[in-house]
Amino acid sequence: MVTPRTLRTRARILDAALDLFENQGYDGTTVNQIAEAAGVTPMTFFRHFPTKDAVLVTDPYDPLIAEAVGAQPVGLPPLERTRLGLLAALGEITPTEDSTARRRVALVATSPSLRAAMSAGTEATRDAIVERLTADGVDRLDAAISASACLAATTAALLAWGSAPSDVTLADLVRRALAQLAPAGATA
Amino acid sequence: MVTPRTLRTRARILDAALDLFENQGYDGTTVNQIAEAAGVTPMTFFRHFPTKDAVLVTDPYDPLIAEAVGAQPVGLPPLERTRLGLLAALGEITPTEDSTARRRVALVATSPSLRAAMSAGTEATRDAIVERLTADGVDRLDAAISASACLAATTAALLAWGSAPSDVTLADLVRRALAQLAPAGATA
DNA sequence: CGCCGAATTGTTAGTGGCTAACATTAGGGG
DNA sequence: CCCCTAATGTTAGCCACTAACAATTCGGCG
Repeated sequence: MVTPRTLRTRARILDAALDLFENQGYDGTTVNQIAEAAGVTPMTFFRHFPTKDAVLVTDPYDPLIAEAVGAQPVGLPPLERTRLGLLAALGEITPTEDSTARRRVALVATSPSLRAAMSAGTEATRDAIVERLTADGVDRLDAAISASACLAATTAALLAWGSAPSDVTLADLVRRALAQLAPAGATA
Repeated sequence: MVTPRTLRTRARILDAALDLFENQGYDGTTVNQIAEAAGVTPMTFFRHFPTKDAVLVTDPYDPLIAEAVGAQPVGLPPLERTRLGLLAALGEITPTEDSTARRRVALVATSPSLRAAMSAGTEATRDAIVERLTADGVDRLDAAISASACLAATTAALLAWGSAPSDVTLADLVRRALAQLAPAGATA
């Protein structure tokens, strides 16, 4: 049941949080401050966001990515399958970019605790990929290695994007990152 | 000044912590419980370990690794330099393995919060590598991508080692992990 | 062997993230 | 426009972690 009221409150909290984070830093901002700025109780904050970092860190793309990886030719080595899968998924994700995406990424890059939260989120994506690969008979460790390496490269690109000139697109950086993992430095 | 007393207390806390973590899980154990089991005040715990997770997560190898990466031929692409550097460093690190290493790794693998702490530690290693590579003129983003990917693969191997049969060595797994990042699936 | 002083530990009080249980309010569908 | 339910508030509390100051212990020195 998604009532309009819920959406309004959530948006108020989110706005207040982004403002405060940008003005006084993530670690320098308390949940109480966010709640007060949003005209709300701290308790209400946690009803809308399970943790403080959830305001900035979300990734709902796991199934999409796992599917894209699975769609690559089964004969390829797992690293290559994962790499091509991520590149394919990129096309479907980037358009969805909402306007605050860059602000959020830039903020995540500033705080170790936030990057830790993001890396926790990435684990879920990695696990989704690993499940998909092992389903095709790939060894579990090999799958974990491939997925971890590709996602780490992608994450590096993502963080760089946060502070890149505004004409640089995320897709460009991710392509560049994954190109480095291509076999024998292929230009693909 | 490393007095014997300090070492004893530290060892008592460490033993108590490992026992409790293994018996009731990391997240199911409070610092107070550890302190009590070690016959010490919670405050004293934090004087010996800056955080709860510091009992399990440490990596003093950053300079060694960065140096090993720098020692690889400058002409190679950054990914390959990093990869070979890590393999070289592996030889000097593994012997140091103390007996609790495997227990610790196995514990880290069990808790998301611990893996997050480890990933924060890995960032320091990554930064050390990036500094070393950029010093040789490598583009910063390229360096970050290479270091992130190689370290992620290594971490995957490390975590797998925690629950691997006892005749499997860490070095074996890491070599296998980094082999996947080798150009054109070379056997080296 | 005992004493002195520095290093280690304890005490107290507090902050911030986060949760549980229960009471209260408010908004929108009928 | 009223009522019912979803949303919010209230209170109390746990846990990781920190600061400032007081109390100890212990090891090296005479």
